[in-house]
Amino acid sequence: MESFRGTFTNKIDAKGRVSVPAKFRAALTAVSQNQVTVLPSMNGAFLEAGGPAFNAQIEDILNQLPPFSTERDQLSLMLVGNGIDLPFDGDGRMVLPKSFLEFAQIEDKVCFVGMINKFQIWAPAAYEAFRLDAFKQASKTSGVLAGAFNSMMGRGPVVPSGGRSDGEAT
Amino acid sequence: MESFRGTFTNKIDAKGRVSVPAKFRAALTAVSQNQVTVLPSMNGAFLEAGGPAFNAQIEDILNQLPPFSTERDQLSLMLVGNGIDLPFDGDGRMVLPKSFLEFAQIEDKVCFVGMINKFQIWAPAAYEAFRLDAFKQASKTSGVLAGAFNSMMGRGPVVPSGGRSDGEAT
DNA sequence: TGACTACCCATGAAATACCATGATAATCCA
DNA sequence: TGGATTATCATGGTATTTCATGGGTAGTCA
Repeated sequence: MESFRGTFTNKIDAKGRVSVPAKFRAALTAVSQNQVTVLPSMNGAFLEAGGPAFNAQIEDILNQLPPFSTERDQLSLMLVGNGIDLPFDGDGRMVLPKSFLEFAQIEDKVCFVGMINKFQIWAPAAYEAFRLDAFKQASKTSGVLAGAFNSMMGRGPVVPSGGRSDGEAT
Repeated sequence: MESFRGTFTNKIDAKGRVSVPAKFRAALTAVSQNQVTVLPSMNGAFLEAGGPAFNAQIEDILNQLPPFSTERDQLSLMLVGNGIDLPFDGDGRMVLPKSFLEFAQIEDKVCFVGMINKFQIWAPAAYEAFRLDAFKQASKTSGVLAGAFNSMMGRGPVVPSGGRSDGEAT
């Protein structure tokens, strides 16, 4: 099963192309064609993406509902109708639809966040806010983790100034 | 097995022809002749469509009911008797019967909505209304489902800040 | 005959495949 | 270990193909 790990920020060029991080790409091509399934999240202004394993999960969920029921159709719309299979070219770039960019408020850069079986696609600013919020929540929950979070959070910006994408905080 | 994903809005020309979205067409031709099964929905003013896998699902449903029962005959009428196999031409266009267009209140444009094993055909305005409703309802439905959904999508607010007005294919 | 159908071709725009480059990271060898 | 070499990768630009749409024309069935 494909496994996505790490955070990568890449640039969108004039034609709307973005490089899928090489590690994610490798995980995808190992199990399927050169394509990735992307859909707007139901939990916020970001995108969810993944390969066959992710799609299988979606199908499993939908199969819990009766065929031809309105309930199933509505959830199908959210998880499938609103999604899209995006192929990436020989250089590993895909083009996100404009509607997706607007949905996630993405402008010139996108943040790929690995989550094992899937990955999320964020506007860098929104992701940074999400990270900070996660930090606050985690601090409340567990003061023990604060030190670890501090050392991680203080290790530099998520968005690189230029050049190639930065890998997971090293 | 054919897999339909995404939303595409195409135009009906003066002769009543509509292009079946290329991706859907590819999924269909991969497993069958150049044709698609279409039938009026039992849940609203739209059409259901699909290929062999879709037909097989209909048969399965009917086979769960006793042969020669009134129940089965009625459902057969709805799912099979009202349906039609539509061929598409070399350019991938089909002609929807007038009765279907009236049923779905389709005028000059149609919306194709992929749902894995089938796809739906809507009048764009009606689809937009259905989509808004799905935003509101889908989270409730997904909440009722077993942990599978939450473990995949996480939990949190459902209403996204962004939105889409049309399909990603323009 | 008249509407409808099945092919045929044309076209502009959009999507996609192909090629080039610079910069960084990894590797190799002394 | 350190410097040089190679490979990887994101990114920019160009060429080619796909695709939706419009129109024409000959066959077909009532």
